[in-house]
Amino acid sequence: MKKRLEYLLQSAIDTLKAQGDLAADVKVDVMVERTHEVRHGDYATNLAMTLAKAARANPRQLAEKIIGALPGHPALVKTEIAGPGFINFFIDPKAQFRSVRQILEDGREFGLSEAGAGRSVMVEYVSANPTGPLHVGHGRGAAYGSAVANLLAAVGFKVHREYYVNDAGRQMDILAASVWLRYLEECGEVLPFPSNGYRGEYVRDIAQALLKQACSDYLHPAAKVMEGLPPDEPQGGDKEIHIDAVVARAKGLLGPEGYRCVFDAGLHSILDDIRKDLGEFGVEYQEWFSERSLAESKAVERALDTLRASGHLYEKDGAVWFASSQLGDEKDRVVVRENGQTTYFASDIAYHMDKLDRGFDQLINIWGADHHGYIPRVKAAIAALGGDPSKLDVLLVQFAVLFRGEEKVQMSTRSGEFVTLRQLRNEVGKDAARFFYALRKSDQHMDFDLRLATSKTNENPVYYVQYAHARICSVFRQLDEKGLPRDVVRGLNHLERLVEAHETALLTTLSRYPEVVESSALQHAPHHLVHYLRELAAELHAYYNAHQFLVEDAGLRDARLNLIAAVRQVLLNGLRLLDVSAPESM
RNA sequence: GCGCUUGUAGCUCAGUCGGAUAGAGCAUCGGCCUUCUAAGCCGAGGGUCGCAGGUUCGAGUCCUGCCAAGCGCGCCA
Repeated sequence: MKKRLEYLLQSAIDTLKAQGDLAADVKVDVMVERTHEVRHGDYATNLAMTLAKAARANPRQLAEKIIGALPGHPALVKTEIAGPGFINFFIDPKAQFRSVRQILEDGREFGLSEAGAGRSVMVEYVSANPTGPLHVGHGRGAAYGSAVANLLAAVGFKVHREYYVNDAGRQMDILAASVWLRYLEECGEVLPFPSNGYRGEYVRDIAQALLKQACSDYLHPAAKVMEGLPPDEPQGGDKEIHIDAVVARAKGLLGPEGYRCVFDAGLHSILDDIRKDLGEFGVEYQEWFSERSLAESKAVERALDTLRASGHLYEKDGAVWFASSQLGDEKDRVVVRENGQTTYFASDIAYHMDKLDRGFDQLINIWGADHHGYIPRVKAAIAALGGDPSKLDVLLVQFAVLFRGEEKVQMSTRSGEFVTLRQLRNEVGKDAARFFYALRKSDQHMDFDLRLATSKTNENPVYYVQYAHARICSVFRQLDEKGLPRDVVRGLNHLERLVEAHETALLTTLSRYPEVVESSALQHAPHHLVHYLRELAAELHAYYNAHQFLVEDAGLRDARLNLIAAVRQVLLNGLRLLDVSAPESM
């Protein structure tokens, strides 16, 4: 209906232009929106006000001309000029019944659209370093990315979900060294653990598994391991220098093959865990893309060659730099270090070249907000590679600050003191976690109160929406228990009997659902959908309390049952996009 | 110091492309279970939209300055 009105208005504008009431070259952006108040009708446009200046006319007079030129439409029963020049549209209430019919007919398909027109979009999200289990910060990115991907798919985009596995680089080396040291401890060696190593209990688990599988293949005496290492921080040294030396020692003593085995033991174990964790959280990927493979396939080299050929690289201080500052970045960035190793950024350039080569129409990266400073250099890289930087949308997710009631929960990955996503799921369940994360605008700071999310009370918003669904299911169970028949067609034929205020409110809200899905998707804002679902649930609860559904009058009863069946369907469809379950009883 | 983000009710947050009297949940207070699930409903109170200017028919929304908070400013990832 909204689009229909926009079309009608556009045609009215064309008429005015033809009549000379409006200059032909005036650019017109027709906007129709839902009204906030019943007395303003169902839809409104500010068109007359926006055009008043160009038409050199009083907005209200212009509004009259627009209405005069407006083609008729059967569902449009009244137009009105209000306030400074709004045109309000009143829709025949019967037109709202169409939604119920449509919802019951379309079922799970209701709300899907073709706004994306089959354009392909890659959504890369979570992409946490496989150096330990996912924590609650990653959970927000997972819930958000997954919902955005679902929404985009629902409005007709071809969505490819991808996880970039940072299986290369210094942090992974530190993990490998940490695994090896714990392994040596399991073998009975006594040696100090680096202050900068990964201290989590999971590292011991990996070491134990490694010992079981490889026995003493990687055993070296502690004295040999520690010999000549620079001191660690507690001994007055530098923890970074120390840990790098430990890594080098591991590589030296184990040899390339042995080191790779220890390294992979850590990588595979953690990656499997992450994969399982996300799977249980309802987060799936089409591809897990390995950073290491970019180096191994020479893709990094090729990317750098491309940049060099187009004159975007230069050498300085023994390193190779990418002149990103010429393309909007703050400063130039190193891609090959003095020691000959490529940087993480070099891999990322290759990764984005690969994404471009795969031909996606649009790229979406979902990152932690602490990486925002990284955006200009990646866009610069895309431009330098000959791509279009506007194809890339980086959506930032703020880390949630965890609370237990009033108390802030401290977290640190290195020390192993953090709340994992798995712990969160075990405590509050997948549904509450998914819903809670989706509740807030993603780039906004968020207080995540574990006590609130764990509470099984009405403070917890997810139950409110689920309860609405369960209540409707319960009504249908009651219908069966009472042995009453249900006739969907009879209900459809009696829809015009739904005249109560609660009923017309629900009809309007139901008809909004496809618009909400579309705007949530295009704005990458699942929280709009969440708020809509809460509103729909609230109206259902109010209706439930105000009116009896299982009434004697079969026509009215069936009409009401059709209405709440439609509500149930929309709740289910919306919750599915968020990967939150819709229980039939609670 | 520079850059990015944020500042809305006691608390947590919505507010679409600048639109009509700024909303919701929680908390507080007062009501509603003989009736399809009270994990619910009905009602009440609660606001200098950080501050000050500007743009215009109209600003929580756009611009400038200031104040405050968070993050980022590696040959880490």
